[in-house]
Amino acid sequence: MSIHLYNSLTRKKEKLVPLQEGKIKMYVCGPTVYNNIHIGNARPAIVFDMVRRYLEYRGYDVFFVSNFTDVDDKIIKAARELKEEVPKVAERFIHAYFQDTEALGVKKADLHPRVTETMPDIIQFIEALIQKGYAYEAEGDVYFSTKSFKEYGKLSSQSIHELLSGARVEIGEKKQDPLDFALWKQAKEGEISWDSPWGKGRPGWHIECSAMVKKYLGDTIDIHAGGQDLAFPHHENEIAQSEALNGQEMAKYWMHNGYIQINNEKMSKSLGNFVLVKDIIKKHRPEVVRFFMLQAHYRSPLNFNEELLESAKNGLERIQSTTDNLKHRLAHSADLGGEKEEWAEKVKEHKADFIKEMDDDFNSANGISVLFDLVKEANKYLQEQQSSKEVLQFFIHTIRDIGAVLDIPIETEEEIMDAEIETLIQERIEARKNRNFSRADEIRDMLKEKGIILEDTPQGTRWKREQ
RNA sequence: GGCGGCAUAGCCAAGUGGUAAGGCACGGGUCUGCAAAACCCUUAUCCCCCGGUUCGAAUCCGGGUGCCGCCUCCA
Repeated sequence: MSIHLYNSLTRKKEKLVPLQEGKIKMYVCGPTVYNNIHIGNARPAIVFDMVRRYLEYRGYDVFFVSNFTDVDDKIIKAARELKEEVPKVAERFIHAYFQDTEALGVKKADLHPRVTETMPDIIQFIEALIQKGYAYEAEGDVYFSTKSFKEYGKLSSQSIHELLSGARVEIGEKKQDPLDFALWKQAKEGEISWDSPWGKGRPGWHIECSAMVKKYLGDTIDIHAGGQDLAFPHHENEIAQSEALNGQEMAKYWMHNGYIQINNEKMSKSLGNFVLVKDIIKKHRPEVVRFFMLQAHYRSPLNFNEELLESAKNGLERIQSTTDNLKHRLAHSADLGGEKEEWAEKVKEHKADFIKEMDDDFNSANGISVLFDLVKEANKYLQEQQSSKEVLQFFIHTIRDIGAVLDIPIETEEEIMDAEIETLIQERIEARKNRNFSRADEIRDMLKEKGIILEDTPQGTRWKREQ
């Protein structure tokens, strides 16, 4: 059994064969830090975090790098509007990025290099490209000559000819060719800048990733990932730069996540349908957002709205309440034995199914449906009169295991109940014993208003907090 | 104009040749003092439309229709 993944470069599912046995070098294009991230930015963060966790789960030693673009036109513009220095703006939104993604269960990368900290490498990279004849200086700017790289367009299957005839390509004044793109941009008056052989300026957008990949991961890496929209021109340009310089393939596998849409439209400022992560997680638990995203395959377009989040929440609660029920049963009933082998076998099968689904291009949607199937089996087991601690534990362990791979919390937090609530619950137990059901119901309603839900089970009354 | 994606039940969403997963919502039943949770049953004769290939297609091919995106440093 091995992992297969869809490679955007070949447009086929391919078997994952790492460059180095047991190791995966992975790079994900990170954000330009000029504002708070929106729900669309959250998708690559979440899905590639899932990919990373799954690879680790399958025993790979994953080295994961994701950059921050901390200087560029948009940040300069934002800084001007905020009347702040560029580094301060970048710093603030890097902090915000970590806050938002951490809430969404995204693990930090092994390295988060920044453009401003990679300047010497970027400059070296550009110099080398010029030396090799793939780039040229033009009045303080440096451009990559696309026609010098014969495979230009291979990722996005664009032909240079067609691109040239495209109506939207504009001819920059200093460019030799309309398809050439900037490696280095001369600083305008008063702009933040760095010294270079071509005068003061800053890097173009694409060069940073090429330089960082080379510096931290090497000339060829296993997986290069990012949003679908980055395929062209960003990734195409990265390939051109890196492969022109290194003379070898930049990445074996390219992965691109699908778009989040709002009512089947792209999010955009002009449509006013921007949903910021920090706003949505005020209203909905962040793990619900993560669970929602993982319920779709990462390459599919995914529609987003609050009702959909609400139904994801109900689904997640189903998993959580089953796990809580298993734990309650384990804690409050004796080991009664009963049939073991048959149930243990079912649990094992589900675990194997989960791996099978995830091995197939990280199909977390199917992975989660296997989890739901497992939950159903667990619930059936809980209906049995006799239960064995061993089997209960096996269920809990396996559900936790799968939950951990996807990083979705599959149990609610253990909470200390306060004295007042405890007294009320005790009083209700007494009332029920005495068949004083009106008092019992009264107490249940009272607690419900405080967000405490009571459930009477054969193993006693249990409570949980409303989510 | 070029490139690409999507179209499956009320909603969301898997499935890429063997006869429609899963979730949410809805209805009926069981359990319960009543609930809650859970379980069982029911819910797409059919996968945008029209042709074709095949013993057999949601799945492959051809042609349409609709929606979305990239070709603007937008994930």
